[in-house]
Amino acid sequence: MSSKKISIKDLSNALGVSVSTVSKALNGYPDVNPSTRKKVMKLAKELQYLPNQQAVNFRKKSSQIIGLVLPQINHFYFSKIVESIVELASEDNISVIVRPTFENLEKEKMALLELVKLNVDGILISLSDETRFPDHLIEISNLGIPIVEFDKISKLSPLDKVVTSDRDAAKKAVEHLISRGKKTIAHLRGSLLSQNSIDRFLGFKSAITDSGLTFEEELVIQVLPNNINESQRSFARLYKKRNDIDAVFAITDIAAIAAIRELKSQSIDVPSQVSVVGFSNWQISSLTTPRLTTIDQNAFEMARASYQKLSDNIKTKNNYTSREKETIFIKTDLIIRESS
Amino acid sequence: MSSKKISIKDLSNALGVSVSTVSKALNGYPDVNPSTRKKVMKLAKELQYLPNQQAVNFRKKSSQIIGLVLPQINHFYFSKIVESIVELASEDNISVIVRPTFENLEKEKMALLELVKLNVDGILISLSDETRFPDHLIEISNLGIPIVEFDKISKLSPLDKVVTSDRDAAKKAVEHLISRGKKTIAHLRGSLLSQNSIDRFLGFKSAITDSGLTFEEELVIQVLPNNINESQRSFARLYKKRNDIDAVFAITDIAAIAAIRELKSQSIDVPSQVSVVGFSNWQISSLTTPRLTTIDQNAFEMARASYQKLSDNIKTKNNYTSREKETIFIKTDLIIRESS
DNA sequence: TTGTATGCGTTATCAC
DNA sequence: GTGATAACGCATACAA
Repeated sequence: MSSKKISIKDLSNALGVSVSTVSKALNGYPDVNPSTRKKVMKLAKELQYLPNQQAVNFRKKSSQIIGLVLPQINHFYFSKIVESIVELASEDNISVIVRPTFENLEKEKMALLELVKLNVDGILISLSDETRFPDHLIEISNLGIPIVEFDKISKLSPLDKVVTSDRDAAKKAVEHLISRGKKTIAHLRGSLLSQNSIDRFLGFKSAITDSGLTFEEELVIQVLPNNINESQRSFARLYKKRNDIDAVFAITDIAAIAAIRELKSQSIDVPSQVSVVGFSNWQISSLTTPRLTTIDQNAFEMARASYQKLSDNIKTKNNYTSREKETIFIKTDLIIRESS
Repeated sequence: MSSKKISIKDLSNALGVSVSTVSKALNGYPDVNPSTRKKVMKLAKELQYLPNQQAVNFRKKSSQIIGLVLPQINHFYFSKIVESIVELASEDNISVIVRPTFENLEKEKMALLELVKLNVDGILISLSDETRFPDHLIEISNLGIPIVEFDKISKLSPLDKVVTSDRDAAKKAVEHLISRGKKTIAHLRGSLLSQNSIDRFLGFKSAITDSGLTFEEELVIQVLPNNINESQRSFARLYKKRNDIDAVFAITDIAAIAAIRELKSQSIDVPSQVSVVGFSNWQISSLTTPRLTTIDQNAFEMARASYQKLSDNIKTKNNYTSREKETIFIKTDLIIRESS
């Protein structure tokens, strides 16, 4: 028993009123006779009329859709971002189309192109690792499509941005280690090109120097932030050279867990002998033994601010291109657990 | 310098050919003069013409969009499903609109309604815990919109389904424990109403009885599968009563980790004294100490099969309502690590 | 080979 | 208070 979809026209025919009157009645226009309106509403309900949103959007030259482009979805932080943005948008009756780039620039460009073709009302993007120059973003902005960068941004684009205050966060984490009496603090950092990695390193460095400790180049090593085995090996090498290390500040929770694993294997106690602090507050960090001290990046707030900014841009679209762009910083929280 | 979006009409005007010719040229129709086509393509490229997909879809009565409704996004398994489906769909130039329900029936209904209004070509859904009766799904199916249930399904609906072979998986896990010489195996199960929980319990039970061990009601307790503290407390109570337990099969990795944590706190060695097997193969399970033996649910394969089924249904939409519906089972893998 | 006309479902304008 | 008509951008049946 497949009921067919019914349109305004069907209502109009059935009631003997014009299409335009039905439309007006449905949309609460004032210039329609109360009794007519009642009739229309009644039949619409009976026949389970659902407006064809596709047609509405087309007519109104809006899509009520925003695009969300990011490196990954199967990722504790990003999946929280996706979930939050989708939920916030749904409150405004906006749909979200998500496109992962898998850190690939070509995929990023493709995704943006698809979104533009779909006439999305706006775009939220977190850049891939491969993205050095933001030309493709600027093009889109020039098309008059509001776009906001978040989390992984480019310093080279004149666009609105929302970022984690990585530098402050890292500084806070390291100051915490120092307050625990630690003096020889190692840092497991990420790529030399990643802005997050750079900022966390800078925060580390300034915490060290600001507190009167001496910054030692040797105590900073580069790891693959999401590869536990590689991180463990790298840390093992460092610790072999410098077993006077009494604390570790790692760029991610995974890298921190890698360090803990290595220390455990050498029967070094965490935190009494070596303290470890991670970054991100992934779910894992509360499930390890010892539970990990880390920085919470406040994914929801990142999502909220980004969506809010985009939403504002969409609402004031007329003068979007000319408006001053801003960068918003999201505050982090130091979550002190057992590893420090 | 905000370039405006250009349409077929603009090309038509600029070239002095009709709109339909331009359209035909662009879409590779054979009945258009090669030189005309060349002209059109050239200008389209120069002016960076992008077809308005919204208009195309409207005209073609298709949306090239599918809906994906599921309990959560910020979840290791589901986020992998989302990522996989989005990626598979993008290869077919299909966009995906994701809607989390947060295990809430009302949200689930709302999400479906929005998707229907948007004229999505099809819907993939994993039900909320609150969903007992699938009437709202059947309604949609009756509207002629292809819909496929996956992972969390209802046995009461006459629709296509893709599910994890939970029962087999659980049996496999428990047989593994038995093969390790374990004889007093506890099971931490979930809700009595959840189909996953029921099937995993049944698999547990049949492994026990099939191998000649005696099934003891007392060794099966209910936990909140994603609450580590509650799970730990519940297991602690059980273990106090029955410290002859030599193995645990838990409904989730979290519950398994809870058990391990409790055992560790009592200085019971895992796995020599008590073996533990989880379920899901979340990222955490390879990061704990000891690393967790668990069942991998093969999220990608679940996504692939679900998308494939939906895609087939969309392509053969004409006789969708009448076609025989099927249930597809996704095979799992036992990942043996250090905890067993 | 090209162009004209029509319509997809809806909203908005402007007569009546 | 109501309805005829045009338009959104595109694809297509049909006429030229």
